[in-house]
Amino acid sequence: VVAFKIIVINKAETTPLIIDDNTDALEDTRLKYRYLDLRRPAMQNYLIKRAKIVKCAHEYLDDNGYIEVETPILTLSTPEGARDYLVPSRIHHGKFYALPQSPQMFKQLLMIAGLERYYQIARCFRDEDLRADRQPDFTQIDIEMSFMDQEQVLTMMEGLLKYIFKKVNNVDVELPLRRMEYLEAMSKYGSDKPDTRYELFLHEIKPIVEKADFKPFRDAKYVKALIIPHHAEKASRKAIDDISNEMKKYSLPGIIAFKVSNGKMDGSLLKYVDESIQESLMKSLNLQNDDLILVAAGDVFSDICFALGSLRSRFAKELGLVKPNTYDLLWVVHWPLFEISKETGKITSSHHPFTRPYDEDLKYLESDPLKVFSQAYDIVINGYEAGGGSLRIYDQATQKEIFKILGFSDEDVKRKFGFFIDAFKYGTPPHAGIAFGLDRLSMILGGTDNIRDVIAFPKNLAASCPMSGAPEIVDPEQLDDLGIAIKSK
RNA sequence: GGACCAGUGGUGUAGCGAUUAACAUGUCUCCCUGUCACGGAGAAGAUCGCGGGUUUAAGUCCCGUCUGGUCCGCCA
Repeated sequence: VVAFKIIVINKAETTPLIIDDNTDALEDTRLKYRYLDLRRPAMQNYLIKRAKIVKCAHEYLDDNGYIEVETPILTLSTPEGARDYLVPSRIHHGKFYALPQSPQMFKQLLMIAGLERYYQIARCFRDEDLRADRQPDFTQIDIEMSFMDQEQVLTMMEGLLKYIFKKVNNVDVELPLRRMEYLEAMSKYGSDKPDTRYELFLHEIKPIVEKADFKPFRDAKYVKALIIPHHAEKASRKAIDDISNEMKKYSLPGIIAFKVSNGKMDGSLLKYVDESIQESLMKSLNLQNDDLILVAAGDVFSDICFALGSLRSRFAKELGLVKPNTYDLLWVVHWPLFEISKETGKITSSHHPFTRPYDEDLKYLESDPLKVFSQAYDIVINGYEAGGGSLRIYDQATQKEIFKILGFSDEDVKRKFGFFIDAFKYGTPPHAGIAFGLDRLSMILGGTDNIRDVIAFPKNLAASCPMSGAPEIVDPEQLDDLGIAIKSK
């Protein structure tokens, strides 16, 4: 190329960050100058992949007869679940819209309307604390369909995933995907979104150790062990103390650690454990020299599982057990319908109040609701919950009963869900649905563990936008219009 | 609401009790060059987030605070 003339189209100042794929600018700086950060090819690739995923969803769902429908952004506040973002109404003094946490009720109403197959690339909003994989303002590939049972839904949806993985990353996903029950995921992997790329399992050892004259073993309802192979030598006293300390997060007093050396168990607390018990532990856990055994004991099943589950993933990373460049997809199925809120002690839906219980469990609905399992399913990829859904309740009576169990008064139900319950009167087909987290799928396929990387203009952990400065105070006139006054804190 | 980690030139890091506060990159000037992450010579640029304390002496230790991140709670 021979240039005859050079014209400066626009002058550029020195950029506050280095525009290069290998930039190591702090995220804070990158977010402040996001428009410069997005000049980097690596960042553009995330957005390109994201767009491809959306395109695939359109293609696959269109081809299978799904109709894209938009549902309102200004909608009704829902009493359960995440905190709503509220939008004051100027016309209706003192009243508020809410931004949707999900188009849940609308998509079910579309089933009643007879659309049979719906989808939407849906913006959702939840006013809860943020995480590396959680933004307050996010996108779901939201799907609902009529006249399908769980197996048909899963088959249809894993077809979509296969299509996306092939088109976006040229990865062949083998179908059908594995189905794992919630209880297995929890007790074996210590997570309801197990990372199945590596083996390293939790073991229930309560039956083996309950005879030991050691209070945690004797009295705790659950005693679980995680074996870290060939790690006893490397685990210093300080490292164990650190782990123990971390267990407080899961409301456990600490961790009990044993080692194996010279073919025998070793550890200061073993004086409380008979040799015969030690031997049967050695045998049933198939312990080898230099193994590190971490034991958690307690009465709350989920605490014990999550505690050891966090150690499981931590050691897997540390020891390089995670297979690189693999995508492990599975369905987690058979979830409990309810759970007890730790904070309030009240019963809440584990999924949402529209989830259909298994027919054979309906008999426990009143007497022992925690025994009721639901026809819900999560898609888990490499330890991420990439989506979830359920078969829905489609008869008015069951839906009303669920609301009752959740503690909504008749008046609450009428005001918050009246329109929804009413609709059930007019003939509701059996229906089911799912929502895939577009942001999470983009992370997984893009190969990043930070959700902000795949969102053009994300919020930081404090839920503000370092670039625009949102949220901000507004003019007093705007507040006046809305009849709102700000109370000082 | 809680725990932990970090905050040093424009950018990213090192320094962890007494150094002219180091390095890389960027910026500016000059030299060289058929470019493609050239190369060479030189220059400017940080009082180490903020406040207080300990000490003869503090980026370096302690306390508080702010900001950012990771996690727990929370996320139907």
